[in-house]
Amino acid sequence: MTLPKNYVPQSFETEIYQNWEEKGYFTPQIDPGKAPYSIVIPPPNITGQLHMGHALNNTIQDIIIRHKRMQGFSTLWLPGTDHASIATEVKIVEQLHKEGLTKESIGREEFLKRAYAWKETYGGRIVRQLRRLGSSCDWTREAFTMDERCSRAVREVFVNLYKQGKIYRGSRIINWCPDCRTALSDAEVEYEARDSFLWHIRYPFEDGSGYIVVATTRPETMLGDTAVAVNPADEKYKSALGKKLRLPLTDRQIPVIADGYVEIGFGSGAVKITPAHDPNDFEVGLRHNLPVIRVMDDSGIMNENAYAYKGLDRDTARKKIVEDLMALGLIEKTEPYSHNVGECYRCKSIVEPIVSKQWFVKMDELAKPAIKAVRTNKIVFIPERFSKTYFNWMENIKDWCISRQLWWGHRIPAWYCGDCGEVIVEKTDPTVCPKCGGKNLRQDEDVLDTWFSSALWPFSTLGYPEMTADLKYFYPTNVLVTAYDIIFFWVARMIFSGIAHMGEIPFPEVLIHGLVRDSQGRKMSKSLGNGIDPLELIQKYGADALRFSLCTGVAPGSDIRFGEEKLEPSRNFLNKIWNAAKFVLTGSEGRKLPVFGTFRLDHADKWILYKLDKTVSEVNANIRKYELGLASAKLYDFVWSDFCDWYIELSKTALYGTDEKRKDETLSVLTYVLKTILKLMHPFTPFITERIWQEIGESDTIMLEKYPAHCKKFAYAKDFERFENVKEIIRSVRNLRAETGAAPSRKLTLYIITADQAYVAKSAPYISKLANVGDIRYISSREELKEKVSSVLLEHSEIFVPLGELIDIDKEIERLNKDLNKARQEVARCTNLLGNPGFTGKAPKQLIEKETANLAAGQELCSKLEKRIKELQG
RNA sequence: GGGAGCAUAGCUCAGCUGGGAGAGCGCAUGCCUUACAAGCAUGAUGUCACAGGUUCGAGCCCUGUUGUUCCCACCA
Repeated sequence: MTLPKNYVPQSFETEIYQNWEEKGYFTPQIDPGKAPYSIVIPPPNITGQLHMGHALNNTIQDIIIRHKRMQGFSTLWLPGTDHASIATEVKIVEQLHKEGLTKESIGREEFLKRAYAWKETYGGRIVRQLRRLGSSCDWTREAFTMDERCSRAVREVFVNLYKQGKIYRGSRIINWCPDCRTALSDAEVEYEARDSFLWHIRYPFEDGSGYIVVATTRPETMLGDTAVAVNPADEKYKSALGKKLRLPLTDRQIPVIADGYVEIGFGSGAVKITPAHDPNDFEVGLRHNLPVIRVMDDSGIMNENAYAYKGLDRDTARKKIVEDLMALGLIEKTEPYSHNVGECYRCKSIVEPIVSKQWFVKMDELAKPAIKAVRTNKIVFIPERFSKTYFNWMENIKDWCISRQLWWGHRIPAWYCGDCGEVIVEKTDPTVCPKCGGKNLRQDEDVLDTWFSSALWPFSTLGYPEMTADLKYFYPTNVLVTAYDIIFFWVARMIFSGIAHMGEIPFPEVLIHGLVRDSQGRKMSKSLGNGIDPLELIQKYGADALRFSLCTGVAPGSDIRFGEEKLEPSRNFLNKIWNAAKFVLTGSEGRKLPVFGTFRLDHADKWILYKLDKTVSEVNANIRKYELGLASAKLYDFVWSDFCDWYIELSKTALYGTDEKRKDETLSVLTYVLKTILKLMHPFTPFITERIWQEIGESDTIMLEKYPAHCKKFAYAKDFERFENVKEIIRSVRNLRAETGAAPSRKLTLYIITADQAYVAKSAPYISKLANVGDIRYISSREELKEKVSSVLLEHSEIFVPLGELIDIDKEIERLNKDLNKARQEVARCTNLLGNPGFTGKAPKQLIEKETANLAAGQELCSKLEKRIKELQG
């Protein structure tokens, strides 16, 4: 029954986790008599490796879950992974590419086989890494967005929405990634500023009467122009309206049309309209019934509508077109221009807006109740300001493009009848066309946006559409924990999905945390190479140290800068706990300790117990408000400063003494405080607390112990204050020693004047031990001392130390003068404050009393100090 | 163009409903004191970005300014 000499987390963390999992501690019982508490994990991509963002996200969730579990809730933290349609497909395609193969060459079936194999190989990686971090997930309920459970939910939701007319198929302008060769939703496009040019091109009138200048950043799209638009009120172009233009480089003629979308006075006042390749132009085209001409294929290669440029890729086409226009004298000017270009969030290639037939979710009706839920505080964001981000998006939401031209994902459950053209969307796969009876059915080739399935995560994982026991008991979940970068992708969509399909919000709280940045504040990224691997840190410092570092100094919603140097203080702290535990255990070895609470407590005991109780109540409050940074800071302070630096040192007076009964009692208090600390710390640092618990605890695991709650038992506020004065005496003797250069080993004699003499006298052993004082004498006035002394005046007492040859009068005066200055400042401050009628008239009574007392104490201190200084000078 | 965050010790950041400026790291000095040198003790360090305002009282509330980071929109 003892701990190894050194804290080596690597030697026990893995084993402890395995034991927890094997014993089933993470798996909750569905107990109607107990309150449920549930969180669904933001499912990491199967392509992913644990990065610092995951580490932060899951540390926070684990702290919350462990805290709730210890509070007695039936607690479910449901884990799982996301199939990550695009990301995974990109990886598989890369893999094929290396073998000289393509998707098409091996076919859909073979491709999916490979994808599943890939999932088997790599999908488990991140899940193992989550375990290594200590995440207390219920792995028996682990889900995968493409497993049977989730797929059933996807099918159910798709069909229901389709039947309600909320899913439709149509040709719209969508964002197209020519490299991934798929449509993307608006949320999947990232904009980045790029330097380019604005080309001003002359479009000649067909009748030879001059030209109109249009400006564009994408000259290659001009081949698909089907009009030039001007503002109807623009005098400059009044006469041009209705006339035809010759579209350069083509044999086509296009009309000049009037549309309010064009702003008078901006640029040339005329805009080329390319309905097939620009969202705004598409709208204009619809209003004016313009033809839609696509000039680019799915890979970004100019197509048969591109005249001489057919077969060129879009960049080459652009260059060539500009050259040719230049040669024709049709370029009026070329100006440098910086503008935002849309990029694919996965592969970073430039996204091309093109017209394409896709599936969409109609958003207006779905968004309304989702907005209301947050407006009426049924769902709250923490911190609150993120609800603004949410509203901003939800209130301007456009229909959601959900089809992807990929193979890895949920295949769209729509069939087309080859005979009559009927579209069939049902919950079971059709074999014949319900309209014409034909058997010539073909399923849609496309799959759904990954986020379509993640949107259902809070209920698909619990068994929806069946009303399973899990779903009944654990839905809605209690809190969603995520970084702010996926509020649009995920949080918003879960909210409207939960309301639409479950009839109930998926969670009442959304706890938003920031991103983990590097020590210079940059985003961690592969290309910068500034990422820190959490697993390396765990390897080096232990999972507990990583977890503790992640939550110290984090406030909800704000980014944290993180560097390896943050691990050391945490590791040192845990080492501190380790050693404190060793101290308590070694002391208790072979003893039978009295049950805590059955004996009279000493001054120091009451002091630490009061402080402990205060810490317990504050830590609970902080966790409840998700202020994990504050909670961990308080624990750090209490454990290190109060428990280790003071109480353990104080306890040595008894432990190294001869009173065996008192020794046992002290050890009983030590043990009690240590156990409480372990429980308090457990959600933050589960491994070390469990390891020590195995030596000191009476149960199998600390995980299921009751989390300490504030109690009225330790109402020792008065005792606490009195003992603080004793600490003050100890501190001032140490200070005196340091300042006068008295050797640490030299035992001093101490004279004390104090109003609380009985109490201080009973505390004398503590003073002797901690300040290395030999003899303590109590006097009532300075005059009783004949020798030369150094003195320190405290608020409630005055101490004197005869230092013999060490006393340097000048230094002594200087020191006292310093104190006097401070005291005078304090007196001045109080006098000022209390002399202000505004203050005395309006400030709370308590504060006035406090300041009055301060003033009196300050004045007394001043006069005493003045007297001392005079003595020394005289 | 719209919105949000941040600005406090040399560095990284706390600072709850306004009431005597804090921590960690670093620094200085002295200590291997039988839990811990991954440690102990003692100490130094701040125009709380700037300018106004509200208040008896502002790091905290309000207005403006500057710097900085981010999100959304994307008018050619």
